[in-house]
Order: sequence, then C-alpha cells, then structure tokens
Amino acid sequence: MGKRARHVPIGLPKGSDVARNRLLAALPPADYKALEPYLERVPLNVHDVLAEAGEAFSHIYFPESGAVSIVTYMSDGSGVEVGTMGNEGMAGLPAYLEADASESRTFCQVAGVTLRVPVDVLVSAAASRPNIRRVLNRYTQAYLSLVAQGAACNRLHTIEQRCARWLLMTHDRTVDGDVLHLKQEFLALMLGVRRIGVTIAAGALQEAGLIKYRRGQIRITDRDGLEAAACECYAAVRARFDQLLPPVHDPWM
Amino acid sequence: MGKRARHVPIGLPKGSDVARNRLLAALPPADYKALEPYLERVPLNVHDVLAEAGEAFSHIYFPESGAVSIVTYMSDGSGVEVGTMGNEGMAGLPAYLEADASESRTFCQVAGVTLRVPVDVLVSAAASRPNIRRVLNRYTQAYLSLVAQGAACNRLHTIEQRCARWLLMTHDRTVDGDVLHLKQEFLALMLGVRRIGVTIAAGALQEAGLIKYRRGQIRITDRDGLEAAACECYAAVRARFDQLLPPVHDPWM
DNA sequence: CGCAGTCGGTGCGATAACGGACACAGTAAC
DNA sequence: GTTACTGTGTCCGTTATCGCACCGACTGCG
Repeated sequence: MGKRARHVPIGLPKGSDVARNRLLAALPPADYKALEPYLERVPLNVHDVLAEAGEAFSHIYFPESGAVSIVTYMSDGSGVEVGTMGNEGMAGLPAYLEADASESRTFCQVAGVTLRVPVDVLVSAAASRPNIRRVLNRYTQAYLSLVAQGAACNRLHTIEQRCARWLLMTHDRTVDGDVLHLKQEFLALMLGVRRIGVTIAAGALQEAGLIKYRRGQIRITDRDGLEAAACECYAAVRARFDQLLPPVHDPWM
Repeated sequence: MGKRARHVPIGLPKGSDVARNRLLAALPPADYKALEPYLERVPLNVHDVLAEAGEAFSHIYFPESGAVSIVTYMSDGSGVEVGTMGNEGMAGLPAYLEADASESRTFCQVAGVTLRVPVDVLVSAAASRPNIRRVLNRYTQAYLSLVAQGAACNRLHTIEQRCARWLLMTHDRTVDGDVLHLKQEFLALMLGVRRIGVTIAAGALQEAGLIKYRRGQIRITDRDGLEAAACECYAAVRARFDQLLPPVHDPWM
C-alpha cells in the first residue's frame, strides 16, 4: 500500500493517484486506460448508501480511502455485517457479476474517496479485456473468502474477539490516524449483537489498555495487543487478500 | 427441476440428461456443445474430497445429484460449513475465478453423480464465451448470497432453527426419498456446534414430530413443519437462486 | 453369539449472550 | 447556565450454548 502510480490519469485532479486502489493499481496500463475516461472521483460520507437491499447498482466503486460495509438484514429488523471493502477492493460486486441487485445493503462506513464507473462500462470492459476479468475475478474470490471466514467467525468466536477484529479491519482503512468515529450502537449492528454486548467487549479491551473509548470515538492505543486479542480471522483474511491480490508486485513490470 | 434436455450429449451414456445440472442446463446449446467433449461423468461418494484447504482444483464439478459441502476450519480444529452446492451449482468456484486454491475444504456430503471438466477447459471456455461467463457469474453471486446469508444466520439464529434449515437444504438434494444418512457428529461439524447441541436440537424436532431420528439416519416426516421450524434463511437462499438462475426458463427459446 | 467399537443420550456446572429497564454523563442548543 | 438529548454504563433475571464425563444402546465383525 502507499505505492505510487507511474502515470497520472487524464481527467482526474492533479496529484491524483490511482494506485490508491489496489484493484485499479493491479491493472496493466492499457486496461486501466480503457476505464480511465469513465472514472469519476466521488467522496463518500458516513452512512451514504451505495445500494439498498434489492436495489441495482448504478456504478461500481473503487475506494481510494474509507470503508464500505455490506449488511444483511433479517425480516425482524436485526442485521449483521457480512462483508467490507476498502481500497483493496470494490463495491458493487453483484453488478459486476451480472446479478441485477444485491440482497444486502451497501453503505459507507468510514468516509473516504472513491473512483466510480458506470456498471455497463465496467461489465463490457471486463467482457473484452481478460486482464480486467482476471483481477476482478480474483478479487471476487478474495471477497468470498472474507465472507466465508466471517461466517465461521460468527459461529465460533466471542464478541470480544470479533470486536477486536472489526476494529483492526476498520483501523486499516481509516486515514485519520488511530481514531475511529462510531457509536456502540453502530458497532453492535456490525457485530450483530446487543449494544450491551459491545459495552462489555469494548470495556474489556479498554481495561486491557488496547483502546480508549470516548463518547462516539474509539482510539486504538495498542495495535499489537489488539491483534493478539482478535481471533485468527483477521490475519487469515488479510493473508488471503495479499495472496490473491499482491499489494506490491506489478504484473506488467 | 426435473426438466429434460432436448438433446442427448454425445459421449455420455444413453439416457443421460445434462439438464440435471441447472448451470449446464442454462447454457445455450452452442456453448454447452463447446464444453461437452470434455465433460466426464463421475460418481461421488460420501466424504470424497474434491479439494483440501489450500489445494488447487484439478476439475470443476457440476453435480447432477448429491451435495457438496464447503467447510472452513480454524487452527484449533473446529470447523463450520460455510457453503453447499447441489445440482443447482458447481464446485470449484475458486478455480473458475482464477484463484489458485480455496482456503476451505470441499467434499462430498451426499453421494451423487457429477459432470466434471478440467479447470483450464472451463476457464478458457468462459474466456471466449460470454454466455458461459454470464451463467457462471450469476451463479457466483448466488453462492455469495448463500454464504452471506449463512454468516448472518450463524450469528442470529438458534441451533434448532439452523438444524432445521440444514436438513431442508440437504433434503432438497437427496435423491433417495426422505432419509438422510448422517451422524450427529457430522451434523455438529456442519453447524459448528457440539454434538450435544445436535442431540438437543434434533430431539426437539423429533419431539415436534417433524423428523424421526435413528442411529445414523434421519427421516423427514413433516417437511412443511420443518420449514416452519427453520429460520427464514432457507427460503431466502432458495428464492435468491431461483431469481438468479431461473429453474424453468430457457434463455435460448 | 458375543464382544468391541461406535453412536446417541444424560447430567453437571460454567459461561456467553440475551432482553428489558433504568440511571448517569457528555454534548449541544437555547 | 439550564435544558434536552443522545450515547454509555449498570442492574436484573433468563436462555442458549459450552465442555466434560459417563452411561447406555445399537451394530457389525469375528
């Protein structure tokens, strides 16, 4: 991460850096150029909705910063986060896969900037360009691994472990230092537990000196400690992404 | 389901019926014909392993009957089923997606017959044939929905509900009537719970007259009742598959 | 036919998480 | 500064699930 692209895309602000998104950065220049004219840089604010459950995506989003969250709701109103994406991925997978809509809700969890492209542009680019397909297909598998790991994690790990994991994942995607802006209520939705469950879990993490909790914000004070407190799923997912989408290697060099 | 194909594929036994697999059945004839010479019909027995965790697939499998299960294990040896596929899908998604291996274990859960094709054949067929891509991409999304629903389900629903759901899913894929051959131990692994948890859940379902449990087999005696006892996830996943891969409609008619 | 092995059921205490009500504390607005 | 609000911490009892140990019952092999 933090790798600089060798060319500045036309039509984007000076100083822009497409390599901020790992998928776009992984594309050979010719393939990236095909997409470039259609890319539009848009900011996302917290709780902006990219697509409601059952609603089609108009665009596919490649985050440069910030985080996007996918939540599945049950008919009784309860919900759980089933997946997330930051600058290592893209939001709008169902659209890429030619499914008309997602069954989940896709929204911005941490404010940031994304490059977005209309769905049909990406789909037809992928149709004609194997390199684009390859990168996006591998990402699809990485995301699938993330969701699968989450499924197992939800079954086997405690709230505290999962809370630590969630904080780490979000920390990775937060630009402004070590502070996450969120309410316990929100975290409870993400983890699919009662708010009280978060109070207890976060309290324990604070007790252990790993985080500092304040009304509406969490400061991560001991990242290593937090990694130790989290379940293995954090490292597993991270390793899987690095394996499928090498963050450093440029395939066309 | 149960729909008959209009042509009998060359090189396959007389009376064979490719439409038994929903994905293959959804392909236009020209696209199916491209695959046909490479299809090989193989039986799968219970607990046959298609790919260990971390191991590459040699083939991609299109079940005609039976069921395949995907299980994610943790480092302490515990595991949970995160996905399944029957004749509505294919096993070997990671290979189709050009990921070298899966992080999970893929094995046969209910004996049956599958058509399999070498990975590189399918990948290059998909590369040159948009119709194949479209069908497989939509299946990928359907499977993703299944895993995501499972993630939420694992978090929000009781063992008993999930047990009922699992039995229904497996029942759908079992050819020999209403009897499932499995041990509590196995069911416990699938659900990611202790064996005792299954004893209690299955006991309750039996008490309610929905199933009959005997050493090594479960007979489903009241399917409607079982559907009522299961969480909404069963219906949700089923609906999602029907939406993305219509079981009746033939796209080329 | 009997024995070993496997599979299922039971009992125990411990713990994790639930659901609801309520009390307290920052924060922002007047 | 006071008020209203919203976010957080605490109390209660209850339920789901865990982990372990052990018993009983069925099954298939010799």
